[in-house]
Parts: sequence; C-alpha cells; structure tokens
Amino acid sequence: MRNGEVAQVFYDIADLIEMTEGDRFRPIAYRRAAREIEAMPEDIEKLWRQGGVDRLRQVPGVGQAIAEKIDQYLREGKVDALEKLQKEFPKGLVAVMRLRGLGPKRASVLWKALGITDIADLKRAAENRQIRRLKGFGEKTEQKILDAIKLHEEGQSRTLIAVAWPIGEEILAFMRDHARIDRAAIAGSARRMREAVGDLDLLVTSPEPVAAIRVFTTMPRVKEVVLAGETKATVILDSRLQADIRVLDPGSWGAGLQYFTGNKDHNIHLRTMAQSRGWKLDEYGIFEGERKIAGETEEGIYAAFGLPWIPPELREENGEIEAAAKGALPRLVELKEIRGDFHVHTNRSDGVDPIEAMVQAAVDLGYEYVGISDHSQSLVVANGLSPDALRMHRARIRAVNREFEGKIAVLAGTECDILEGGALDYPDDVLKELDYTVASVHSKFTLSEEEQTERVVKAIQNPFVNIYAHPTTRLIGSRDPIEIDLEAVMEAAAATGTAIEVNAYPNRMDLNGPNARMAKEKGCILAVDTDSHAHGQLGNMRFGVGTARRGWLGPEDVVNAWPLDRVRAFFR
DNA sequence: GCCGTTTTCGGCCCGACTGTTTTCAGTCG
Repeated sequence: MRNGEVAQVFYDIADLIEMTEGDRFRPIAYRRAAREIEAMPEDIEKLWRQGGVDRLRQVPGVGQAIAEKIDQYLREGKVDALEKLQKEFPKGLVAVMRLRGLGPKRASVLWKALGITDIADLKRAAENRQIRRLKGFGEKTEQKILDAIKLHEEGQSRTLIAVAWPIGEEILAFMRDHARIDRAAIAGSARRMREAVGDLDLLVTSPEPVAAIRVFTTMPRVKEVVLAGETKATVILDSRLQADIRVLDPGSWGAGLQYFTGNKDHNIHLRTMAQSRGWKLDEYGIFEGERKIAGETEEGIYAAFGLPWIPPELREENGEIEAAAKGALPRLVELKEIRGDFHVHTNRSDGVDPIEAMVQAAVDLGYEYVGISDHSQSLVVANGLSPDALRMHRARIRAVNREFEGKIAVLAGTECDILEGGALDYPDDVLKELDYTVASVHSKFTLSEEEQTERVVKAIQNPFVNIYAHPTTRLIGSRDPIEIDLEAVMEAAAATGTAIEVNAYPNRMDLNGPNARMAKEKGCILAVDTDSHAHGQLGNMRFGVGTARRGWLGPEDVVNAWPLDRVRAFFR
C-alpha cells in the first residue's frame, strides 16, 4: 500500500508551487488529489496495475496531468515536475513555510531578502534581530517566529480521540462553571470521530462572548494563548494539545456547528451548493441577500438544501451529500444498540483486572453479553495461556457466568495468535471447547504482502475462527500497518462468515472508518470491540462505534449489536 | 490542475485575527 507516499508527492508539489508567484488554485488542486489518495481504502498501485492512467483518472480530483504523474512515480519512483520544483527552492524552505504564522509568501520573502534556506538560518536571523527590519515584518513577528520554532522543535503530533475527547468535555464543564454559557459542544474532527485529532474545536453560545473568551484563555491548563479576539481564541494546553473556541449568538448555533465540524471539503461542497442557488453559507447562517434562511439548527442548514441531517461521522466528502440527496444515507449503528464486547482481557494474561471486574464493567454498560478473550500460548510476553491453562480459565469463566446469571451472559473465548504460515496457536480440539475464537497477528509483521495475506486468509478459513481482530496491526504513531491485501482478506471473511474487527483500543482503531466501509461493501460482518485490558477501558466502545459509523455501518452490519441467540448462530 | 442537472472555459468557500499598515496582506481554520 503506497497511497501515503504517492499523496506526499502531491503535498510536496503543492507546497512548492505555493512559493512561486503562480496560480493559487493549482496547489488547491494538488492537495485535493493528495487527500483523496491518502483517504481511499483501495491500493492506488493496484488500481494503476489494473487500469493504468485511465483508471487513476476515476479517482476524484485526479485528472490527466496528475494521473500521468502518478503513473511516472509508480513506474520510475520519481516525478519530473516535483524534481524541477525542488531545484528552484532550497530544501529546508518548505519546513520554514510550515511554521506556525508563516506561509508561502513570508517564507519566500525571508529567503530572497535574507538568504534563509532552513529553520536553523531562520533562528539565527531572528536571534540577531534581522527579521524586524524587513518590510512587512516587525518586532512582534520576529518573536512569534522564535516561538513557532520552539513549538516545532518540541515536535507535535496528533492526539488520540480517547485522550482529546475527555479534555474537551472537561473544558466545556469548566466554561459552564465560570462563564454564562447557553450551549456548548465539541466540534471539528473530534465530533467526526476521527481516531486522532490535530486540535480540539469547541463551540459555545453566550450572551457575554468577551467574558467567555477570557475564561477560556485563563483556564488553569492553558500553557500559551496563541490568539484571542472577540469571538474566537486559540490556546495551547499543558498537554501540548491546541484548543480553538468559537463563541456565537444562539441564532447561529446550527450554522456554527455545521461550519466548525467540517470537514473542509464537505463544507466547501455545501457552500458551493449555496452559491449556485444565489445564497451565501457561512458560520452565521444561510443568507439570500440580507435575509437569513437558516442558521439556528444544523438540521435547518441541511434542510435548506433539501437534505436530511447528515451525521458528523460521515462528513468527509466521500459521497455523503450525494447519498443524502438521494435519500440513501445509511441508518448508522448507535452506541446504545451495542449489546456486548468480544475482545476483553483479564489478569490471567496481560490485563490488570480479574474476570469479575471486567464482567461487572460490562453489566454497568448495560450489555447483554461479554466475551473473555485472553492471549494464547505463543504470546509469552503477554502471559499467553497453555491449552491446560485455557481449560482451567474456561472453567473459571463458566463459574463467573453462573455468578452473574440473570444479569449478563459471559462467553468463553480466546484471542488466538495466527502463527507464521497461517496455523492457529491452539489445535482445533481446544478451540472447539470455547464459545468463540478471536484470531489475530502479533508476530512476523514484516512478511511480504503475499505471505502475510496467505497467512491471514488461511486462519480466517479455519471454521473455528469467528473474528479476525485488529486486521492491519497498526499502532497510531508507532507502527505502520502490515503489508496485506485487505480486499482478499475481506473476501475470505465474507465467504466464511468470519467477522472483521473494528478494534477500539485508542492507539489501534483498526479497522479505520474507510476500511470498515470497504469491508461492508465486500459483504463482511464487523465486530466492534474494545480490546480492554482494564475495566475502565470498556468505555472506549463509544470511539469504536464512532469509527464504525465513519465506515457507514448500521446495526445489521455489527455482530455485537445483535441479540445473543443470533450471535451464537453466527459463531456456529 | 480540476471540473460541469446553469459551464469543455471560467470559475474555484468564507470570515476572524494579527501585525504592520494608514487601508490591508498574510495566515489560519
């Protein structure tokens, strides 16, 4: 899967074109194509092998010129247009341009006026007070550049949704306690339930916006105020997470929520639709001349276009507006429809809590059933169970099941390793004594795509395997996905009635939304599991459901939204 | 560079904030 590196080529081209004095729309076109390539679940190299340039052109945002560049990149590993641009500008200038507060124009001025070619040059120039002398720059800008360099040196990355969301809730609670706040919500990519967010976007309405902003910028956990105006502010929190707030009038709540939830392409699509009707859409509402058509509710914004309300998780400009127009939006699965969790560890392997505590947590969530799935023998680091130990563990699970009778059904399962070559870590006669088997990869991450795919498909074809867990094994921020032909895996899973997992462990979130959508389209059933290793982690289900919704999944697609009888029949 | 239920050419979302300016360009989301 080389979609990421192909996308990077076009991000780089866009950055460099921006520094030339040329057409400002070309970078937009390149970035659009890059985002599409990055987000699509299909392997772009595979599309190219199947249908060449013509097939590539079917990707939204990819026309003849970009398709030919992809073709050259996949063929030769380079793109002439990019190499030509790279010769025009110093290598380090793009990094200068990416600093907070700087952009293509200022980076270009710094290079031409002071010969600055990278961040080290820039730092020296700022420290030597050379920048303040430039036209259009000043003392404050010079200081801000030094601040931005410091931020860059500290390094920033995306924050997991399971970390960011509670911080957002905490901030909103603080705001309610210390300012006059009418309505408040988390917006942005967190509301869209992206697995990791670059910042936290918050929206409130208040009769005293200036006071609300002051409360926000003076919260205890604010490390730095980046900007603060009369209706919006940006701060850096002590956790280094950036938080943006927007304060609006109640009459603009819906428009503001729509605008601040995004994503950008979804919003541009809606605004273009407004334009073609002779209207204007912004964060205050939809306007026909001076007259406000909508704005108080988000439903009203969509209704003005003749559309039903589109759930935030779908707002990625992946056909959701077209589907809404046709009345073809899926009915998405909801958290309250989840009846159980099949991927739960106890202190018998690498969890921290005993079976009873995990089961009680499931009862507290109102579940109808919960499955215990500790690690298998090969996973020594996780204290994997030998066949005999698993038999004893199963007996303990049965005993806990009796203890909780009438409250919840406790199923005995395993998270069984898939060994190199595709054999399972327990023989079939051990697996058949269990209620179900979760199978997953925890070793040999670097096999070739062919070997890895063959390995997993073979495991999926084992009749005792019910769920293939964390399918790509990626760890957000620390481990890339394994090389595997997901489409082949999904086809095998659909054919054998094996569920594919949406693993809601915060740094896994695997499958992600687009891949889950592809699994559904391939005819797969999915299982949304938390992979909990402590009782508090069962609550991560909300983020798993968010990811499932990003995959356009409904309750019919999710095995743990089904009643137990139906689950048992599916597992059999 | 892409795209078309107004277009194959002429468009391409929209507003807030900041710093450096005397009215606005650059950047950001």
